[in-house]
Amino acid sequence: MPELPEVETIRRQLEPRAVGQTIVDAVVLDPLWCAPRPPAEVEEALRGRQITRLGRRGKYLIVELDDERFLVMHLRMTGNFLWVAAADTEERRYLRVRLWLDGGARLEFVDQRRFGTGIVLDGTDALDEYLSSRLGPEPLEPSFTADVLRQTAKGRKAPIKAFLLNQQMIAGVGNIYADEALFRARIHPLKEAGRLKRDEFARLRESIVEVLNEGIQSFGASIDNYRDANGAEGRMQNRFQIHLREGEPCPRCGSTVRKMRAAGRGTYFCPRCQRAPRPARAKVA
DNA sequence: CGCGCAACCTGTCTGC
DNA sequence: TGCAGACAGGTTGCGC
Repeated sequence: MPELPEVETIRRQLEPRAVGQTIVDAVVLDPLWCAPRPPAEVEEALRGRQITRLGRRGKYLIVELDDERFLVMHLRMTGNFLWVAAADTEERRYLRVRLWLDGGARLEFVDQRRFGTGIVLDGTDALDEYLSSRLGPEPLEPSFTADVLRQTAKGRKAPIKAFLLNQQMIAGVGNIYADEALFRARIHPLKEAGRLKRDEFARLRESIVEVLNEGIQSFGASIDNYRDANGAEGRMQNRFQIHLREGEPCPRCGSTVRKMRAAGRGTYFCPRCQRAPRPARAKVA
């Protein structure tokens, strides 16, 4: 669930409070979180370190430490990363990792499905290598232009929906925002990525930037598990135009919104606004 | 190399 | 009510 807007929301909320704090103790309760590295190794790397910066790349949250190391986390499907005040003694179910801070508060990684991960990387070279091997351009950077999108998609046969979900093509877009962006750009999810027209790439770039920014402004989308760093729900789910709206009228043309499977994921679209890639054509006699 | 799909893990919902 | 099966927002590895 957590896509770029959700991770950015958490980063922005934690930054003013966490930067400058020292991790006095770290406890990794679930070895799966940092596998194949043993919890003790990660705990030791974090203990005593000051947090100097909080960053984000795609859906990765990056905690910069004062010894040139980085804790790189991914929330995957159900991960939450919470700021917990000292007075809060609640024992959260699915707690995986706990970072005790010198100010008395703590950071808790909570994750029902246990897909979330954390890895400690040594130095900026290792960090850059880790991220750049996995991620394409940042869609909210000015360098993300329609032409970059077009060049990246050139020759690609995969459906545009699969293309958008591929983090090596564009970083940070997930199933929700892919649906929203394609709807707003009026592009069918199954259209071959390399076959989009210039104006479609232009609309798609605009739509991606628009929905991601809207997501950030709305503190992310809470469908099920997502909560921000304060444990609060986001509001972007109230602004969905197409996602999860099967059977409802399309907000643009009134046609009935449909659900299909694309790139192996539930995909919502308007059959009228997002025309099929190869409309069945009557044979010319 | 590109693409599709199963797998990772846990909980919830649907249909029989 | 019980239960098997499908499905859930992400990423990776494997087979073709």
